Amino acid sequence: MRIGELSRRTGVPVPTIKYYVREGLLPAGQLTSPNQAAYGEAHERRLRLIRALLDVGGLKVAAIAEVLAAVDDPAKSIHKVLGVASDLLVPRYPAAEPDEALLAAREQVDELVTQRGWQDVHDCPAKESLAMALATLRRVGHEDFVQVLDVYAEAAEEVARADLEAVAARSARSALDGVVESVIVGTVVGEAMFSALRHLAHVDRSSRMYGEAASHGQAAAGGDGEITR
Amino acid sequence: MRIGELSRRTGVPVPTIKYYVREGLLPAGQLTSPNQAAYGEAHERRLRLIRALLDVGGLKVAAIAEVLAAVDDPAKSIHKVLGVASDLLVPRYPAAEPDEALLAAREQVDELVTQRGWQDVHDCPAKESLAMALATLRRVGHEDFVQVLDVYAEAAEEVARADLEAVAARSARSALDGVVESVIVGTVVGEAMFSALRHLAHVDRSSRMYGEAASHGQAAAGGDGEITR
DNA sequence: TAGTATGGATAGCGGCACTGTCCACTATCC
DNA sequence: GGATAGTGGACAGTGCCGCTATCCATACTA
Repeated sequence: MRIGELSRRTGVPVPTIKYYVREGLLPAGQLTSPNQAAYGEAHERRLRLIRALLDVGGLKVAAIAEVLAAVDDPAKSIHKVLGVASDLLVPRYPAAEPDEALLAAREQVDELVTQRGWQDVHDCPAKESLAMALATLRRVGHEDFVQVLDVYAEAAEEVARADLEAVAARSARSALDGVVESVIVGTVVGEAMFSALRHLAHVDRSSRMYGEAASHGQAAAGGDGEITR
Repeated sequence: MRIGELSRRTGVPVPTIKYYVREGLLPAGQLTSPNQAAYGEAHERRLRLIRALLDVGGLKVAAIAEVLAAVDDPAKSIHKVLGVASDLLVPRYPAAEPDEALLAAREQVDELVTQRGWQDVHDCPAKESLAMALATLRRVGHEDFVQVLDVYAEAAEEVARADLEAVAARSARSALDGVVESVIVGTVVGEAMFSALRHLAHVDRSSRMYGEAASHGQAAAGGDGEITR
């Protein structure tokens, strides 16, 4: 297959494919002559994965390059890949000097971690990310929202269990290669899935709580009664 | 308070504040003379909220403007605001023409919705977002990952219940204004919190499953043994 | 009264994900 | 075998976005 067909099959424009190759996301095709190269199914697959990470996961091109390097690294454990995926997926804050809210939040996080008995989590960027979120609650004057933390943690544990079970199920019948990929896909797409489900559950629940007849329209069009519509 | 102090208190540079005012995120200060204006505590609060939505929520400036317009709209129900928040938070895909994977995914979503008995959810963009995620799984050859859907949905329901309870708790002792804000904050910051918690739970669980001694380093540095290190 | 801060307006910047153009060549169709 | 379309590779340009810099006339501040 040449680049044009690869483009047609995946819907990714040819110049974009070239760009991905330049950026190291996609290996170059097999050169058959100075200006002719052949692409295989692996390229197609990889290209779809790239688009998934880009569109659904919202990862940056540079981050995707790192993730894919980890996928292609022949010597890595699931545990390690999960760490890499976490590290690259978790938002990275530019590390200003910590204010009071952040300091308190960090303690809160450590407390939660020990209370939950979470292992091997000590230098995990997700901890800082969580602290950031908690600190933000404090800064905007909604610290009372932390009352949800336990429910969230419990739900997160169950989600994580399901995630790793899915990975294990795949590893039972697939090469390690596909397994590592499934960790990435599960982490990234799983997040999008959960986010959407949470929104749906919000709408459902608020519909039940605040009025059967309510509907939620499509933007801030503003200005009718309190609950009804 | 003048703009300089507002800047000092919030850590937001003066030109950036001016920019937010221009973009309609922040109301202008009370003019006391042609080139002198006074800002109050409300401005400070609002500014922190803007930074939260921007940094933690990753919202675009334009989307924040819409959200804040909804917050300031005196006639809106919690249910409505939640809808607006959902609509603006859920990733919006540029609507290419649906392929087979997306069509199948949409059906899957509808099935889930009826099975769960979710109400008032019919034209919710989160549905499309979920369908997108499921379609992506299919396209990258990981459709088996949908086995987690039920666990996810269950977890999402519990999270949503906790979210709305927190909002209700606040509404019991605060003006409606703060309540609407709490819906926004809860939706946005809650997502970041859950994401971080899921990552932590992943690391914990995979540590338990794949080796006590494992640790997960800080990036794709590549290349040691399978589980140990 | 000198120096700094302010509101308002407009132009510019840096990052990022592409996209367009050009070239010498190759594949393909008639 | 000649016209047409496609190709790999290089590099410049584009469009969006969240700021940031500069300027000006005016107003507080030491």
